[in-house]
Amino acid sequence: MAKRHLSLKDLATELNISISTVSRALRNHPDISPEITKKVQDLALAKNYTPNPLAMGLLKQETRMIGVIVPDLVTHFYSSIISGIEEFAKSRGYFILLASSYESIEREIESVSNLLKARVDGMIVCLSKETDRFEHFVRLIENEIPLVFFDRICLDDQVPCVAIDNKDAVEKIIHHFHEGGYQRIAFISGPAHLNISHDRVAGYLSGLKKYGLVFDPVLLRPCNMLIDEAIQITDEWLALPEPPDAIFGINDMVIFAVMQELRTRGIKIPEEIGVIGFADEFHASFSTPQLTSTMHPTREIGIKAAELFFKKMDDPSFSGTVVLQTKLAIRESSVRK
Amino acid sequence: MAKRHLSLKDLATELNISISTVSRALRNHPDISPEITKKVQDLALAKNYTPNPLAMGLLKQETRMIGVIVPDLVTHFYSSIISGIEEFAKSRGYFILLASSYESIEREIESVSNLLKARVDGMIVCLSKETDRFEHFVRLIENEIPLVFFDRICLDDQVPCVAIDNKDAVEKIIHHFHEGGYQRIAFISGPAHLNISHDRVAGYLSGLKKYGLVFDPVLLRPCNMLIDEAIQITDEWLALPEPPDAIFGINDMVIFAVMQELRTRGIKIPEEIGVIGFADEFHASFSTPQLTSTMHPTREIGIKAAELFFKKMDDPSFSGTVVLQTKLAIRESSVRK
DNA sequence: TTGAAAGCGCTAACAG
DNA sequence: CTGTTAGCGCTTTCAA
Repeated sequence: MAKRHLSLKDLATELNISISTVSRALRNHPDISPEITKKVQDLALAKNYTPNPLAMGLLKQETRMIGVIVPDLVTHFYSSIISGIEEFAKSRGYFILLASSYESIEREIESVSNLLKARVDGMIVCLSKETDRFEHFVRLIENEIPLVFFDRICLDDQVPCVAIDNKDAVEKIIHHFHEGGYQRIAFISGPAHLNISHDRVAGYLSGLKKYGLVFDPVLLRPCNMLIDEAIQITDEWLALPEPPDAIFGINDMVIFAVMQELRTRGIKIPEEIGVIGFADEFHASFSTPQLTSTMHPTREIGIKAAELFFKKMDDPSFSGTVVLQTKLAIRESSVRK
Repeated sequence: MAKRHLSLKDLATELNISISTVSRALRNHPDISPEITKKVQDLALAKNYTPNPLAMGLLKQETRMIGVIVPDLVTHFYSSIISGIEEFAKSRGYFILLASSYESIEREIESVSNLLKARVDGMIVCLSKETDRFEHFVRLIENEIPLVFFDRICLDDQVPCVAIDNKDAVEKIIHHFHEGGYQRIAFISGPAHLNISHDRVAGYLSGLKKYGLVFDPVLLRPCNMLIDEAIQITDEWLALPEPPDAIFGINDMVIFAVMQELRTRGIKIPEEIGVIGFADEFHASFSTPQLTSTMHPTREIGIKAAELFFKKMDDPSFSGTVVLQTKLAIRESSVRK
């Protein structure tokens, strides 16, 4: 903080009045005479006074900081959501304290603890891919610390959540593949304990059924969202007597790995195998072929999460999941000419 | 902050000793008897006591928070650097307060002001593309608030900076193009007032000279880093009697736009026109053709910036620019078969 | 209409 | 070795 910032005391001394008068004048307290009020406010403005949030925080028992935990900072999906959260939070005079779990439950637990030490007023969290137990969050709930989950969610009976309509998103994918004449649609899913995995698997099953396609268990594979795994799975599928003619994956990482592998093997997309991802605009448009993908309303997710956070602050009993719709952006990778 | 966190007073009351004894015991003050020290520490551990940073901050006049301002949150380049800063800061018990300038000088100024209001201990900043005056930073310097710039830098005689070797990076590009037999190398640069622009232009000129290539002013164009502009410039170049046979750009945005435009027109990369970007691993490897590009040591930039920040905290007179080297990752887009 | 005093949680100088 | 007190910057009774 360096050179001491201006304090109420400084203003009071300069004007030869008491600190409490200055305090009141600054907040337009009706008790204070108009002249003094003006004098104080003018000086404060001229000297560029801003209240010390530490002092306020100590007094009010709040920091006006929201802890945000994401699996990583570098994926566009998360940074875009963060951007949305930040925007909304700023409009309410709150700051964001950012932490990354690096997809590890240990570091997620550590982050919760760190943010607690920093005395954030609450947290907005997307679970790490490893997170399959929730005591660290239950503790927050017990202590009535406002909490909101987005995308990868849990405990949604007590915690406000923002999720996309995962089932519907996958049904849209199946529908689109089906319309294009693809028959054997393969799905690289995520860790089984994540809601995004099982909701999408549900959509996969219901989608196949809906469009009269056969479910072949071989074509549904969970994975830990690693590039090597995705390549491995692709290889195994291609070695099948009846390989898939369409593949979609749980995120862009996975699906770009699939595309690269197909390309290495000289397999034509979308002629031989159609491909669809859960990716973002930027990545999807610059790949070749351009990738058909489920577009997340990322900024909206962030804004909504922040909105729910403030609702939860106002009403501790508030919970419930807001479901946002996705859009399937159809590009080259799934459309045979 | 919800349900009041545990305070020293709570511990003191429970143990029937004074607050200051508890305070001292917790910090292993030699004056305190081993028994009491142990008793206090055990209780603190059991009850999960953590000191209130607001109280500490008020007392010590520090928040242990570093304000970080970047042009945007969603570009991999910045989020990766942020990740590096965060890691180093965390290891020293500091938090990051993130702000985005959205490439606007107005919002940059606003962010500086907001972070100041939040009483950050200092700032680490990458200038917005519009920033061509620096009073808002000069004010920080005058108030002895530690400041570090990275990538897009200024005031480097007073402020520690981290930059890449821009001139060398471009010379490497020219060298590589030259080796591949490319003759008319075009460069889409950035706003003239940014160091990254003029340093790279310097490298462009010296590189051409070094490898005996002719400098044609038509082939050097500044731009405001917008997609449409890049496309426009590409179009104009292609309409030239002697169009370029190689193009490189100031960032990935720009160069992907160029690639898309060339592709739309059916121009073959790298056969007809070679292309090189300043991009990141992820984007560059998944484009088709895979993009040759200058790799920034992003994480290292972040870590180094944080390191310099703490140096500056210790020594207010410290300044000087750390220059990091880049690597040209040669991929398909610049290598004729 | 204004000022004095207490207290948010903590440390440090000063007493005992 | 331990306790009391003052003070970081602020708001809020309570007095005047």
